[in-house]
Order: sequence, then structure tokens, then C-alpha cells
Amino acid sequence: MGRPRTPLIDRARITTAALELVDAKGEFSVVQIARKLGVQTGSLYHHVDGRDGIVELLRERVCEAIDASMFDASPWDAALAAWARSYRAAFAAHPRAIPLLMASPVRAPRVLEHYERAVGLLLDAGFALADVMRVIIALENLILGSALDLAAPEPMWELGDDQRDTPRLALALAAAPLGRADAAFELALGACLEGFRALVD
Amino acid sequence: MGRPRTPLIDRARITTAALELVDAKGEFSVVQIARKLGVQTGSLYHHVDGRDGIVELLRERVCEAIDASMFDASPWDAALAAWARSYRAAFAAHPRAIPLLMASPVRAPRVLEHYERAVGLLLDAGFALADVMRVIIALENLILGSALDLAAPEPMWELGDDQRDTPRLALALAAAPLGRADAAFELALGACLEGFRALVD
DNA sequence: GCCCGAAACCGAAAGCCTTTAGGTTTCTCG
DNA sequence: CGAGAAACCTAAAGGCTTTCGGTTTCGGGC
Repeated sequence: MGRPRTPLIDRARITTAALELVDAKGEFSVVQIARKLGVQTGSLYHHVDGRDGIVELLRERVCEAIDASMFDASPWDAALAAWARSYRAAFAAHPRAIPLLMASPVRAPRVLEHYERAVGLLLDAGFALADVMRVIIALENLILGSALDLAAPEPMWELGDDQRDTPRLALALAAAPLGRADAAFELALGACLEGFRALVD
Repeated sequence: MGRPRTPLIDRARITTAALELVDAKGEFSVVQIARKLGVQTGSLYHHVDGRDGIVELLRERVCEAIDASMFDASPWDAALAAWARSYRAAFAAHPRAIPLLMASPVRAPRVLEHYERAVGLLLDAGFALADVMRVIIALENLILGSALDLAAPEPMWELGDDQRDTPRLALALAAAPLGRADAAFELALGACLEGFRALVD
């Protein structure tokens, strides 16, 4: 018993275990993480601020993959598009984590910093201060909505066995290309950027 | 004990109690519903298919408010816009239910029927079959993403006490009008519809 | 070099939760 | 009028989160 000579767990290992559980089963519990790490449940509470704290760690881990390097180099619209694609791709890498991360607001400082840089980008591009959040929120709506679509492994629409009630929906679904989620995202992204350009010109 | 002379609970009352709990606290439990209805926990299982069944009931209840009457009358773009607004408004009426409803695919026939009619609308408007789902999914991404934004009663961005890390974000947030979520949605909706028109012209 | 507080684990328990099972009364239908 | 279904209760199993006290180890100040 007692304190071990070398710590058995840390925040990074807890996060990894939680993410593996979420990727595999779509959910996690403190008990399951403890089992995975060979540790008593209560021990996790020395490293982490409860279950919600673990969700926050997951958010940070997932968002680490978002690339924000384009904010300095490209023209504003190309940078915004690249950011949006990277943002979406980061969530797409762990689709089953999305419902978990959707339930609580963004608190992670590292994510907030992305928004800070996006604001700067748009201000420098000549957007009016009152328009900036409108643009960012609109884009974020699209990104998160699209990510949500990615979260459902099965199609978002489960037609009944009897498709006579929805003949044309079944037809359109069958005719949609495989990467329909990506195609839809690109369609909306292009349209939104076009709309944003009208604000600054 | 025994069976009461008049039933104490039914699916409608369970749904109402669950929705009240969700509206008030953002979550619900079978125990809390039972307490609210003055009934033992297990009794609910005579009326409802477990906790997941209650979520399905909530989805139906929330989606009842979506108006689909415009599909027959207006030109396609006005109809699509009206549908999107009504869809979003139905979710906005119970924002805290959104994370709950997002986790599972759409099964309710009444909701599927909306998509069926949207497909018909677009086909009749001259959209290519392969484009129809792309357009609908793009629009839905926007609706759900925007609804998700509404789900956060607190601002989606919780800046730390020390705003020195995000000075321009704080500035932009302060400059954004009160209905910033609505403004962002309308901005993106208009842009997307403009993009859709380019597909059919 | 020693001591004391902090750190990191274990064990146990309180208090939630979901779901199932069996018992009792009442209703409905043949 | 009798049988079975319906609708409630009580009880309990088994999961969950979180807290608390006990035990050992580490590290910094004297």
C-alpha cells in the first residue's frame, strides 16, 4: 500500500485511457479507466477534477490536432477554410467523442486561443468588429453540425423497413456519393466563405 | 397497493415531466421523473421502453413543433429557408434537450417525412438527384450546429477571469449583438441558399 | 541528518442511477 | 363470473461518481 515509488498514473495516461474507451465503446466511466490503468477508482481523483475534468482533458486532446498555423500566412479566406477543415478533421478522428464534447461549453485555454487568432485574422482582413463573431459563429455552427453528422456511424436517417413512406428520400440517399458528409461540408463551406466575402468587400 | 382505479401516469405525462426536468437542469433520470409524478421508479417501465425510450419520446415531442406546411406553397428556396428556421426554432425552444437528441439517429416517421418532402421539393425545383442529399445535409449541418450553439445557456466561450490571453476575442464578443446566435444562423443560411441556387441555375 | 507536510496510492462507504423481479389489486373481455 | 392483462408497489442487484480516512513515500527547510 501507500504511495508508490514511481507514480502509477498521470493526466496524460488518464486521458489516453479515456479516449481509447470512447473510441471503442462511445463512452467511458471513471471505474473503467481505473481498471484499464490497474488502479483503484478513487486514485484518479488525485490527478483529475472528477468526471467532468476528464471530459475537459478529452476536449483538449482532441483539439490538439487542430492546426492553427495558417492564421499567419494565407489570405484570410483561405486561412479560414483551412482552419475549418482542420477543425472538422480533428473531431472526425474521434467521432464517438463528439456527443461527449458537445454537452459542455468550451473552456480549454488552448481552444480559446484559436478563436482569439481567428478574431485577429478577421479584424486584420477588414471585417467590422460587430461582424466578426457573426462570421466565426456561423462557421463554427457549420463545423460542429458537420462533425455531429460524422458522429453517427449509421446514417443519420434510419428509414423503416417499409420505404414506401419515403420513396424519394430513399432514392436520393442511394444516389448520394459515399463521401456525402464531406461533399455537403465543402458545399456549405464554399457558400459561407462567399457570403463572408460580401461582408468585407 | 395494487392497481389504482385510474392510471396515475401515461406516456404523455412522463414525456412532459422529462422535458420539464431537461429544460430546468439539462438532464433527467427515471428516478426524478418518478418523484415528479408521485410514483415508484419501476412503475415507469410499464409505460416506456427504458430510459432510451423516454429520449425517443422527447424527440417526438420537440419535433412536433416543426412546421412543414410551406413545402407545397412557396418557391423552393423560400420553403427551404422557412423549414430551416422552423426546424431550428423547435430545437431552440428546448435548447438543453439538444445534446440528448443528438446522440441517436432520426427514426421518428414524422421527422423522416419532413426530409422526404424536402427531397421532393428539390427534385421538382430541378436539382440533380446526386446533389439533393448534399444540399439537405449541408443545410442540416448548419441547423444542428446552430441549435447546438443555442444549447449552451452560458456563452459558448467561457473566458477565464484573466482575459489578457484573449483580448481581441473578448472585444469581439462584447461587440457582438445580443442575438448573435440568430444573426450567425441567418448569415450562414443566406449564404448557403445562394450557393444552392448556383447548383440549379 | 531529520522532520513534517504534501503527494499518491488503497480500502471502504455513501448516495446516486437503471433495470428487473415478484407481489397485490383492479380492470376487461369472453 | 373467472382468467389474464394492466398498473401499481416493494425490493434488490449492479452500475456509477465522489468523498473520506489510512498508509507509505517523496522533498524541502531547519
